[in-house]
This record gives sequence, C-alpha cells and structure tokens, in this order.
Amino acid sequence: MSGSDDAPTSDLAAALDVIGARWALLIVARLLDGPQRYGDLQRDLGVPTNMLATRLRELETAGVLARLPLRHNTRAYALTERGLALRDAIDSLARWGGGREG
Amino acid sequence: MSGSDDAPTSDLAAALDVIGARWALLIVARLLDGPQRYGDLQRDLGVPTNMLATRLRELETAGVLARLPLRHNTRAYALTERGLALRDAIDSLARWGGGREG
DNA sequence: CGCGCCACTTGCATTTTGCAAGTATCACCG
DNA sequence: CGGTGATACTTGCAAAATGCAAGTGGCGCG
Repeated sequence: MSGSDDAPTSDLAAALDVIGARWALLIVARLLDGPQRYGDLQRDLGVPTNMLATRLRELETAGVLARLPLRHNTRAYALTERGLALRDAIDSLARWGGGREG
Repeated sequence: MSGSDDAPTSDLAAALDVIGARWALLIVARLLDGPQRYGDLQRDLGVPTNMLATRLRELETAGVLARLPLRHNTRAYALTERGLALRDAIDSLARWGGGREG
C-alpha cells in the first residue's frame, strides 16, 4: 500500500464530469447551507428552470444530492455525504474567486 | 470589522466565471506541473485545438497564466501567481473526484 | 526553394444553454 | 364541486458554446 500519491489529472476530470456543468457547483454550494426547495434555488441563483431541473436530476443520479418529500407537491433537495464532501473544494474555489487566496 | 466571514456565493460565481468553462481547470492543473507548450497541452489533455487557443487567450486575459516566448515559433504557457493559487482548489476537487474525500 | 514542425485560425455540424410559455397536482376557499 | 393560487416541473425554439477537420503562416534545415 503506497501511502502518499498525488492525484492524477483523470481524478480532476472525474470530478468535473459530475460538477463541471454550468450551475452544478453553485447549486451544491447553495445546498451547503441546508436543504432547499426548487423555487428557493431558482430565485436565489437565478438559474433557468429547465437547467435547474436537469442539474438536480443529474446530481441526484450522481449521488451528490437526494430528494426529500415534504408535503403534497413540495419537496426539498439535500446533499448526501458525497455532496457534503465538496465543501472544502467549494470553499477553496470561493476564496480564490474572492481575492484572498487560500 | 468582522474577522471571520464565510465567502458568499458570488465569490464562487466569480471563480467559475474565470475557470468554469470547459477545459479551463484541466489546463491550469496541467500547468501546475510546470510550463508547457501548446502541443504538449493538446496531446496530454486531448482538448480540441480551437478550444485550447480560446481558453489560453481567456486565461491569459484573466491573469491566470502568461506566455513565455522560447524560440522563433515556439512558446510556453506558465501560471502566474494567481494561477498558482488555484492549487489548493484543484487538489481538493481532484481528491473528491478520486474517491477519498478531502 | 521545398519540407516539416509549430502555433494557431476558419468553416461548419453538434451539443448545451437560455427564455418563455405550458402542464400537472394538490390545498384552500366558497 | 368548481375556481384560484402555489409548487414543481416540461416543452418548443433561439442563441451560444463546443467539437471536428482542414487550412494558414512563420521559420529552421537540407
């Protein structure tokens, strides 16, 4: 068992395959604050409704988030463990985008 | 003056504005290994040549990388300080994509 | 002077994204 | 029971991004 290996480019490619599409990472970031409903995500992010539906379907399939039925025609989207594991990456990226490098 | 604030979503959006386009982060990741020439990037990543040209132009404009003239019709692309600051984010993302969450 | 290497550009097909309007379901009010 | 509003989407079509393949231009070398 090798102890310390650095991650090859294909690992990054694998990550981008899941969260590299437009809006995907922003949706996950919003969900880090806790479960949100469809309409909340739409209004908060300004993402087109068809894109939001598509992304939520893809991210659910990828095991990043899950649907929680709330009431009759109301449900919430919440990150799975795999989704929550993106917090560090999102944090780093946000710090970089904000100016003070981290 | 608040000492510890968490980065708002718009910071992430700003980051994605720069490195959110297809291939952009993979190009930067490849450049973390040191300066590379156009043909090297193309062959290593399998990125279409017109996309590579477009991304390199955008990333240069954004201050992420710079062109170094080597010889007559040969030049290398190298990360700037701002580009190098992406290492942590890329690392996190690659670890996530690789399976062992970090 | 012609050949090949290198860094691109150009033209066009395909895919993704965005906008706007429509559909489906159910609670609530009367 | 029927109308209204809220919620979560779907659908049709236009615009933009992406990808493929072939072409362009500079220069060293023989």
